[in-house]
Amino acid sequence: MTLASQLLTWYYENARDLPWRQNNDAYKVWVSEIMLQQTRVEAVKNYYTRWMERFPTLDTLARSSEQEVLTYWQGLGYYSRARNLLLGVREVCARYDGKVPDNAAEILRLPGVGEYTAGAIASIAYNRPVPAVDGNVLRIFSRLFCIEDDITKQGTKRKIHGLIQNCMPKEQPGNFNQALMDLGSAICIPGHPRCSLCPLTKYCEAYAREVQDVLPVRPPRKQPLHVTLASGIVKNGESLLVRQRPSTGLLAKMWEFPSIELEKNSAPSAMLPALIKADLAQEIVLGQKLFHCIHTFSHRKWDITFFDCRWLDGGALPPFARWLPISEITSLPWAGPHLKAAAALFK
DNA sequence: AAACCGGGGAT
DNA sequence: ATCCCAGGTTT
Repeated sequence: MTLASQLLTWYYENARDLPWRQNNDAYKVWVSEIMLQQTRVEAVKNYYTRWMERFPTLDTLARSSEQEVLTYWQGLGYYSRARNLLLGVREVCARYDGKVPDNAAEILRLPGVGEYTAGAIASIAYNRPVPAVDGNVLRIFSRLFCIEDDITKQGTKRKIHGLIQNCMPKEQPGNFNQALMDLGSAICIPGHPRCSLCPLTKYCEAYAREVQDVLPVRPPRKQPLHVTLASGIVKNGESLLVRQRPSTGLLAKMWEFPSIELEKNSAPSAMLPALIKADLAQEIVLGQKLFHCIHTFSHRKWDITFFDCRWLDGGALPPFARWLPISEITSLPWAGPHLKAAAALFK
């Protein structure tokens, strides 16, 4: 009995029933793999189903607008994933006649596709025997071979990639890779793995040495930078003043209420009207606080307060801003904290 | 190699 | 309060 056959036997009995496992269509595998990057299965399920109802084929997606695509990604995070996926399917239409290339090397060249995703698509959709090294796989193999190197280092990933090539079956490479995901999700979990349920304990060096709880090794994360912001809710009739964020950087191209980062100890009372006047050519008077929230990103923590603003007068808006009817709030892709405020204030 | 890029569920 | 998730791109 090999490690692979042991794992596959376990998988036949324990594979999760997931929406993107109904077939191995390359477009569907692609979408699911991009959505799943740094994102939990439970969070992806509903997004994936809604996505496939709206963009059922690669061609449908390729002909859709970036703004609509971002709206369907709203809330999933890492929005460059959606923009790159759109660029990717358009490239497949232009260069590959609308058919996803059937090998990892060509898939790897598509925007938003790295080593892991190329391996996942090639193995699951096209039965190519290539590894797909994600966080689950790094964790499982660091334990199987008792690897104490920092798993975030490139060299460690290369080492594990090589180990997988040695135990990867020629048949069912897609099931093998997906079995590792399910094992990592249900059994070989971070912290205290459920070794009593694991089909691979007889191959596991960490289990033999009883060090599974301290593997894998990775450096501690840096704490997010704290930023204070003020934002203005400007209402003109039944419309709200909104603007689109720049095309690069945090929450690129997402929409928000006009806002500014505050210097330490500065009052928003003067800053916010001045900003709205300078950037958006609107005259407002600052009112009371309407909503406050703290929103933590991976590398930044926003402390943002939304102020009621009385609209007095104004000229034409710049192209990146508009008056948005309250009834159309959900038709735009929003910066997360601003959607929280909109939902609380205009429900 | 290190920094950037979101959001939330589990512990 | 901390961890970390079916990672990729940019600097």
